[in-house]
Formats: sequence, structure tokens, C-alpha cells
Amino acid sequence: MKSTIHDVAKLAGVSNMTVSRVLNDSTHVRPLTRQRVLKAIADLHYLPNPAARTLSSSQSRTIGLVITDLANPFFVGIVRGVEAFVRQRGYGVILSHTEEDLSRERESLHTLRAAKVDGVIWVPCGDESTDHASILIEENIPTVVMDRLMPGAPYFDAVISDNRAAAKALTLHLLKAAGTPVRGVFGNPITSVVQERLLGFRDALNESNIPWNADFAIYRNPVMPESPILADLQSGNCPIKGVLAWNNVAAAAVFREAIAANIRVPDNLVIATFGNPDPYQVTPGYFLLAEQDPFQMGFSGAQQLFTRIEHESDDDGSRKTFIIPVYIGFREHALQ
Amino acid sequence: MKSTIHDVAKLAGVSNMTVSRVLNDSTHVRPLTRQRVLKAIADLHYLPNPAARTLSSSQSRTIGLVITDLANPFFVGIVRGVEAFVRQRGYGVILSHTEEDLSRERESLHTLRAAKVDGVIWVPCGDESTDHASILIEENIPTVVMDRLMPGAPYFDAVISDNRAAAKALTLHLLKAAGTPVRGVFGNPITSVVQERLLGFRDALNESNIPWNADFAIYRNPVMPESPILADLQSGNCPIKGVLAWNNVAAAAVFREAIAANIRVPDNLVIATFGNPDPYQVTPGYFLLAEQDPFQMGFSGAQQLFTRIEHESDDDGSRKTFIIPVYIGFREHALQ
DNA sequence: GTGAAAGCGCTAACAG
DNA sequence: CTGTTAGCGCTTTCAC
Repeated sequence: MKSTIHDVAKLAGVSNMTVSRVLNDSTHVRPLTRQRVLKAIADLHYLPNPAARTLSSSQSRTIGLVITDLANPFFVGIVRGVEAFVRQRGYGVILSHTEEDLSRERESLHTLRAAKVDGVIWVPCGDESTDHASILIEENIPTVVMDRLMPGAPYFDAVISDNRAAAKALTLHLLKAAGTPVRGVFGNPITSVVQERLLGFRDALNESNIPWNADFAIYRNPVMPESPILADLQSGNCPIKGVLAWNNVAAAAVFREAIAANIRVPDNLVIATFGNPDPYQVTPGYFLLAEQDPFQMGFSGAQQLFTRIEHESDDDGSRKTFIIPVYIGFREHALQ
Repeated sequence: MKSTIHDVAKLAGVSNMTVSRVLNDSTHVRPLTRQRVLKAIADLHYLPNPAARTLSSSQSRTIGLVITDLANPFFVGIVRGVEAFVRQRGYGVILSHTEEDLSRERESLHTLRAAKVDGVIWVPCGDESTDHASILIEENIPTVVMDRLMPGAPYFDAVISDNRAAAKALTLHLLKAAGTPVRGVFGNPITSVVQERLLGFRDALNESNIPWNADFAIYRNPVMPESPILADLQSGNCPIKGVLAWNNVAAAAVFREAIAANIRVPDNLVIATFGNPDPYQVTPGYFLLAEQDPFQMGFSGAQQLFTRIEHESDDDGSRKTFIIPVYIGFREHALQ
């Protein structure tokens, strides 16, 4: 029932080490011996004890995935992408949920380090997450930073979207589709995503010869806005024609407000935002969308992580940043 | 940098065992000694090695969470609820994603057993999952079955919705709101959820003196329907007034089709379904909704699991099934 | 209340 | 190609 490597060895008539070699795919085993061992393994329904393996090898065949917000389907998409890649390599995923909280992030990273994860995929909380980089660096744990960049931390590979360029292109589309005035809703600018999208928004207005005005953008820190966004955006008596919402959640809030105010979307108000098609298209919406594919981002990130893990010895210190392209178009279905 | 229990012991001037006792909250340590040990732990930034702990104690301070579909926000809600409870107990969660695949489920369960998880929360793939129960039972791993029941497996605690009663009540509401005819869309009846909701649907028609007809319900196995549901439901020339969709994904599909066909929802077609308010209300929809709260289900399930884990010794073999109430009402926002 | 000794099940490092 | 010897860092068991 609960057999050990020793039981297998005895049954196969070899030593523990030979069994271990078979388990770890070492080629230094005679085919016939390997057969005998494999048969013993099958007969006993033997499964290696991961704790023992980790203790003696300091490797866990496990990676850590640090995510900020599981309630946001965008990040769940990343989780699915990572999981899909990692499982095909026979690795496990330890999921950590920080809820955008820096102290939880610190704790998560320490826990993962203690668990001897072989690598980490990390969506940092924001700029201050840089302080936590050392937790990973000290142990030389291969790491891929995801979606958000931290300032002054070029120690890690990264997978991000080209937020500035995409926000600019999206805003130009918005201007074309909606006319003026357009406004922007942004989150707390503690993440590179918000910062870059804001820059792109300004780039577009600039290129369109619309002089910048601080009123053009508002910032809403909490995920759920506490006061009406559309009203706060409105200044002067010319009704807003278009809104750039920095992410899916903000866009949803604007959409709800518009519906509540009997403003037809997109006829009388165009909402442009970033997101991805909901795989199940749970509910329809009408958005001008810069499509991100979080599943792909997660998958690519995991892929890059594994090339690091598998070639850890020949690490020359260089790091790559992968910029995932963004497709812009009208979408008649749900965003996510 | 990487200190062990021995380093702590040396620094505190005690033996390994005393440190271990402090770590495990044993009361058999003199307060003063405890102080010294705690200081040494802090000074060294000592973190216990989980692999060593697991190896020597056969306990991992970790639970397994087996989920069928991460792309469905309903199950993500469960994950969030479980995670929230478990982390406050200082435990970790190993997430397994089966994608409704029985062989992946088998594999997941074996992996969790090998990892010495202290408990499992399990959304089974369906009726045939009963075959996998032994994997957990053999090792006496406390387990809570979630959302779906397996036939002939009363070995586990369970957290489910009262699907039959809720489906009946929901259908009665639907009949009142929409009039006749109403139809039902169901999934593959390999899960208790589908079976029970179908029974509830029939109960309601029965009680309303509408003689049952096999055409009243159709079954769509894949998550995304391959052919138009509404067209397949339509029989005769009286247009359908209401649809009971067995879950959120099916409801979304029906909703999309209605919009595409210029059928106004809910004015000309009422869609009744099960779901829960999207925490971020990403996009609005108009449904007659039997509200489930997956976060609460996950949270409650974890709670029950921990009472088992903590009182494993005095297990009298009895098992509890928790039936989570369902609230029925019109919802003007997104379902999930 | 504290310590010494003996593993938990595996792999690293060396022999042969 | 295969085996032997030592641990990995903790907890268990039993002393005192």
C-alpha cells in the first residue's frame, strides 16, 4: 500500500540507487535492469515521496505562481496558461494569492522559497514590489515577472503587453469612433500597467493636437468605484463621447453607469478598454477592445521559465522581456 | 541566510527539540526558554523547511483542492473561498485542475496523496468519480466533496446546493414571469447537479399541470454549444417565452443567441439560470437568477474540512452534507 | 521541561 | 552500469 524505494529495489533485486536512477531517467541503467525496476514499480503501485525527494535534492518539481487578484478573470487566464504548460512538464503549481497586498506578497515569496520551488511566475503588486525581489535573488530562483514591471529590477525575465503603444493606438481608434471629447479612467498608478497606459493615452491626444488637461483622466484606486465615474469625468456641457477605461473592471463600471443613465453603448458612448474575450462569453458587452490573451501570456511565461530552469547552469545573467502583441478591434461579446 | 533548526538551537543555547517544540506550539516549554528561542528564530530569519517537516511527520500543512474547470468563474469562486479560509489557518493549497477529465482526476488524487496533503476539497468530474474515492479513503484523508455528489460514496462530507428544490422554484418563477412555453437546456447528466436540476424542472412543470414531453429539454455536453440552442428548443409555431438554462455558461449561450436573433431579453424571452453575482460585475445581463455563492461554498467546505482535520482522532464515521440555500430573484447585472 | 538518538525516503558523491 | 555511504532538516520516541 505505501511502498518505498527500498521495497521496489528489493522486489527488483537491485539497490535503491538503481531505482532512483530509473526514476530520474538517468541513462546509465541497463535496459533489462530498467525493465525489472519498472515492473516492480508498477506491481507495487509505487509513487515517490515528494517530500523526501525535495529534502535530499533541494528541488521540488514545483513552481510558484504569485497572483494579485483571483476575482479578476484576466489573472485567472494567466493561471490557466501557466498551469497548462507546467503540467505537461510534470511539474506542480503552488498558487499564491496576494490580493494586491505587499505584506502578503512578501510572505508568499518567503513561503515559496522555503518550499524550494524550482521557479516563480510573479505578478507583482506594484512599484514597491521591487523590495521583495531579493527574496528570490538570494536563492537564485529563476523568475518570470508577469504583466507588470517593477522599477529597477532587471534581474528577471518578463512577459508584458506593450501597454503604452496599445493604449495610444486604442485611444486613436476611440477618437475616430467616438469623436471628442474623450476621457480616461485609470487605476492607482503604482503599477507599470497604469503608468504606461496613461502615457499612451496622452500620446494619442498629443498626436491628435488635443492639448492635455489634468481633467482628462481620473484615478480610482479601489476595484469598485465609490462614486460615479461618468459624472466625475463630465466637465463642461459637451457630453463625453468616449472613455478609455484602463482595465476590464473599470470598463464594466463605466458600462453599468452608462446603462443606468440610459446612455446607449456604443451609439452614444464608446468605451475602449483592455481585455480578452471571455472563453465562455458569459455575458455580452460592447467595447472597443485591445485584446490581451492572458492564457497565452501565462503559457509563454511558463515556457520561458522552464528554459531557465533547464539551463540554469549556463545563465549568462542576461534577461529577456517578452512583449505580447495586442489586437485592437470592436468586440460584440463579453470582455474579461 | 539558510539557517536550520540546529542553528537556532545553538544560538538559543538549547537543543533542536526545544526549538521544534516552540515551532509546534507545544506548551511544554518554559516561557523564558521560549523567549530565547523566538529571539533566535527572529535574528536568523529562520523558516522551517517544509519538506523536512513533511518527511518526518507525514503531515504537510497543506490541503488539496481539486477543481474541474478554472475557466468557469463559479469554480474560481470556490477556489477563492477555500483559499481565504485555509490561509487564515496557516495552511497552503495545492490546486489541481481536472478539466472534467476522469484520468486527470485520478492522477490529481494520487499526486495529492503522495504529497501528504492533510485534507482534500473535491469537485468530482461526475458519477464515475466514485471509482476514485478509494485513493483518498485508503489513506484516511479527510475530504469534503463540493458542488456535486457521487453515487454510492457516503464516505465524505459534502457541500452542495439544493439543486432540485431550487430548480423547481426557479422554474415556477420562470413560468410566472414568462408564461408558456418554457424549455430547458441541460448539460451532460453525468453530474448530480444536472440530474437534480432536471428533476426540479420536471417537478415544476408537473405541479403546473404541464404534461412532460421529451422535447422540453435538450442536452448539450460540450461547454460551448455546437449548434443553435434556441432553434433546437423551438418546436411548433408558438415562440418560446422562457428558458431554464442549467448553468451560467448555458445561459450565456442562450442570451447571445437571443441578442443575435433580435429577441429582447427579458421582455420577449426570460432566461432563468443558476449563478452568482460577478464580484466585479464585468458585464451586465438580465436573468432570472437562482443565486449560488461559490465563495461561501468554498469557505464553508474548508471550515468543515478543518474540523475534521483537527478532530481526526474522534471520527465516529458519520458524515455531514451541507446544503447551501439558494436565493431566487431578478438580477440586472452579470451572472457568473 | 528538556535532551539524545533514531529515523522519515530519497539523492549526492563517490567507489568499483 | 551498479552499489555503498552519508546525509538533507525535521519530528518521534524515549530518557532524565
